[in-house]
Amino acid sequence: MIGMTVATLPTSRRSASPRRRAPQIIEATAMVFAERGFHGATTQDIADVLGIRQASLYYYFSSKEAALELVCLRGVEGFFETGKAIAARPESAQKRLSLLISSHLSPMLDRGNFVKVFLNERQHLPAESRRRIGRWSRGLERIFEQVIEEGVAAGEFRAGLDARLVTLAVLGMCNAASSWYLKENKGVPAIAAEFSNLVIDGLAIRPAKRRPSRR
Amino acid sequence: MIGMTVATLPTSRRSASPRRRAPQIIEATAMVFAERGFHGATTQDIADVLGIRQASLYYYFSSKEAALELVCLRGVEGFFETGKAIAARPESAQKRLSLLISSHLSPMLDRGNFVKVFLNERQHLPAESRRRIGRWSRGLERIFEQVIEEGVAAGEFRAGLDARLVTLAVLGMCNAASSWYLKENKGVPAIAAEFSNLVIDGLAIRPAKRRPSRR
DNA sequence: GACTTATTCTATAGGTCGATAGATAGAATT
DNA sequence: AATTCTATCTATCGACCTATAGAATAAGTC
Repeated sequence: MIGMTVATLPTSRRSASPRRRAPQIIEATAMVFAERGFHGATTQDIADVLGIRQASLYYYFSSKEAALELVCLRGVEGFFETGKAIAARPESAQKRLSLLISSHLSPMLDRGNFVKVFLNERQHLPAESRRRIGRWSRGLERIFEQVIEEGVAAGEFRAGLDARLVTLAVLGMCNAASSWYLKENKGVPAIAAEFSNLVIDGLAIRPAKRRPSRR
Repeated sequence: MIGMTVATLPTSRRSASPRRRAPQIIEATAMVFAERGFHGATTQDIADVLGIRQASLYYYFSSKEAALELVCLRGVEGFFETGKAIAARPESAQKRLSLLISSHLSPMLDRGNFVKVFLNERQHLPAESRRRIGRWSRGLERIFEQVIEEGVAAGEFRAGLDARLVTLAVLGMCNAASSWYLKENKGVPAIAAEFSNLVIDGLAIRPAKRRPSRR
């Protein structure tokens, strides 16, 4: 039944697309949730940003929790797929980890509020969607972990390191950026470069440093 | 006036100390705030944990916000002082940074909920106490930053690194531990060791590694 | 045992917020 | 022009939550 309508899609019948302002509404929602937290924010706050009445929001989402789910979805989408693609590349573990860090940071630029809400407010999602979204999250962790383990196996990274802890360290480092990205005046590439250097090379000066880039 | 009572402390007059259960009440409050967030938690939730009535809590704090402030205070207290003491030691920047990381992680053990609430919920404090607590926070950041800069000046750390970004990276890494410390089964010393290694030495194997310890 | 202080209780006021129902204005379609 | 669809509005209900007031009980103290 529902599938049929996809084939018989009546896109032609009406040129005026329904819910044209949906992106704008969800953007404002993300902003307000990012600023005050899910429970700290009221639907009135969101409406105020948009200049409409509180009740009008319910034309765009069926409940406040549903709105949170929409925001969180846009906060995670892409991370897993991009990460998987990077991990599968035929390059060194060092290079791939750098790319993972960089790609993990880049959504800060245009989806900072969505990412922030996902990171801080996903705990307040209804049980079902929280588990669904949690799966993606854990999938991404596993990608980092695996690349690190491969780096150890390939002799690029220190043997004996705890890949799980390193993963949590790197992700914690990157995710924290969502909380200070707007205040600090650093570009994403600069952050990514500094973080990569820190993780790959550390702070200490190497006795005989081999420049890995510039092939 | 207030100072006088300290000298004339009437501890002897009454053996029953007032607010004996205060520590227990604040502990339960921290637990509930850590679990559900400040606005997501109700005073009823806290009372349920303690097995008392919701209104009885107001014998121990004057408002929900005041309770948050109490929890946050115990979540930050000590960090700044300990950090300052470590930074002033006459040891290498490497060693001091390792100690800073370690001491920053150790409160996770016995005050995990307080730290977590401070990190995640301090934004909901009333303006005045938020600023006061924010000062300590920024003070601690400056301590990390300074040790890193001293490390660069002393030739221990890479020249040209962005001390501010490295500080944010290290703190983000450490603070994230508050969100996974209970789930993961790692001891604080193991976490501190892995994080120190990561920051000081990085992941990459050194061509000619000098073992810094074991004098 | 009377008195005092500490702690918890009952009851409820007062306010806020999410959500629903139905009306309306305007745009697009026929 | 009549009709249908989109988007927003007005009005309001009921639930929940913080905080207060004052009574009641428990735990010493003299």
